[in-house]
Amino acid sequence: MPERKVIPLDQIKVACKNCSLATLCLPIGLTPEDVDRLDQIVKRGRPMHRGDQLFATGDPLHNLFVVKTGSVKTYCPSTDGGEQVLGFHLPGELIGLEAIQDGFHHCAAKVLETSAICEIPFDRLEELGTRIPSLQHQLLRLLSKEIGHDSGMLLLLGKKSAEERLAAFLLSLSTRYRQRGLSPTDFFLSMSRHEIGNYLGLAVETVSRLFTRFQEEGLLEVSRKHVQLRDLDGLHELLGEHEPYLRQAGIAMRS
Amino acid sequence: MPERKVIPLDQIKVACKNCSLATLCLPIGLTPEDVDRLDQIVKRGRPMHRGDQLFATGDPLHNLFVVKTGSVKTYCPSTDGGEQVLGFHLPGELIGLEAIQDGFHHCAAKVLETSAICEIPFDRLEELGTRIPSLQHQLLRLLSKEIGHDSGMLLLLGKKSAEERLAAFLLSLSTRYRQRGLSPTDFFLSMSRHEIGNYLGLAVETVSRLFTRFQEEGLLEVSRKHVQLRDLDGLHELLGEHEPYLRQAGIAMRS
DNA sequence: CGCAATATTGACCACTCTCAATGAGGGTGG
DNA sequence: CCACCCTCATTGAGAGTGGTCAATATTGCG
Repeated sequence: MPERKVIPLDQIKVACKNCSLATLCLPIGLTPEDVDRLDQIVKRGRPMHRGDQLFATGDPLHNLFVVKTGSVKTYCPSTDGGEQVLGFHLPGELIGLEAIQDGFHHCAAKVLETSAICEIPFDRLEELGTRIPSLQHQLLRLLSKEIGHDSGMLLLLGKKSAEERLAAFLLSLSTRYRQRGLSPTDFFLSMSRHEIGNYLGLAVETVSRLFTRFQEEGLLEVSRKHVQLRDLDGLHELLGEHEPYLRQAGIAMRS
Repeated sequence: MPERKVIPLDQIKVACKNCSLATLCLPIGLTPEDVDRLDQIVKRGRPMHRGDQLFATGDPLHNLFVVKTGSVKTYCPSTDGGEQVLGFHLPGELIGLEAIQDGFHHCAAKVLETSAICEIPFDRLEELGTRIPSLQHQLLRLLSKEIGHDSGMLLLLGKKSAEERLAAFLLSLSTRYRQRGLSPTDFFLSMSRHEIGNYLGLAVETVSRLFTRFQEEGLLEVSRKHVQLRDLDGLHELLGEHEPYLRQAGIAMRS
């Protein structure tokens, strides 16, 4: 691999003018020209509102999406009006990777609150990747990370109790908010109880009861969508012996 | 992208001397030289036996693995001796993609029966990818497919009853065997009931009871590890309204 | 202000887990 | 070759987690 003049890691954040680029560049070294080329293909999205759809099941893959602000859920709708929530996506996270396999989206994506979304034309990104090996590598890494995360979720749904699932979910949000410089203990849930339960394989009522119980136990305080985590260690303890695995899967990272 | 002389799809199977190459080449067009270069980096593995480990949690990523014959399970061990089975891998399937994210394996892989396994040094594969765009694309597709499959499993574990899970599991095996030219209705389970239950988030006893019930209902005949599916349509009906989604996720494809 | 959607809480019940015992194979060594 | 053991599979009985159904807040929005 040829030696290239690279931007030091701590300057990339500055060089990248938006979080789409940060997501793609952060762990790699890119030349200023490369960053510029990448910057050129990213489309800054207009603001979107609760319920707006990024893509539907079966749509051809045109863009990958990066959440700039706000939040997005991906889900797979079923014929009877039900759905399976596949994930919640916070600022900096990349959406649409599941569509690369055959060029069509296999799930749908909806904005949960007023959000800013960036679009990255996948064909141009891939073409750029052929010319920038480290970008290509980073793309593979992002896909691989998604696989690792999914494995953690499989563990959660396959082996964990309702209590453990909700604790893991809250800790996951906490970690991701912290990574983005937001409060890891005080945030608003942009998704409904129903969506949380759907995501975690639980009934709405169970989620609601658990919130109440967690509050009674002093683990957190919750009022509708506003959550304040009071005892992160206590929540971690609920995860049990699989906690290290969930941690590395990005589902419950400790500070 | 420069125009290249490519091998027609129906000849690739011939050009590819083993199934590792088939997995990587099948959907793409490669020049004879490219196939040859790819062929050169693949290491044909010696036969392995039940219990042999391909890699353990935390091992650095050196090779991706392709099952040539036999079967492999990937799982994440927990500190207390338990484990979560993440997947079963049949001939032609690629293993180790979860390690690309940071160069370390996040799960372990064990051979379930006497198997032949090919190894592909990942760094050389990736380097080859920088020179063969269509190979790079195929790599991305394989990762993406894995993500799609995991989504299907999340749906299965999050929303489905024990009955639906086992039906989906059996149909998944059926489909994959058929794709490899083996009988889709008559095969041997290389994994134990315990491993099946672990994978599906069920207790061993539940799996056993379901096998018995399916047999009583005429859906299949089972004797220890030998399974004969008698009513594929009946099994499909058990999946319910999410069946189309599971199908595209490669979890239960209809013939 | 009032309707609709969302959340909470309670009572009941069912699916599946756990515990326990039995049975069937498969391998090893006498 | 058989006896033994150990693992795996099957089957039954009881218990518990979490789902379902239903009623009642609470909130948001037109």
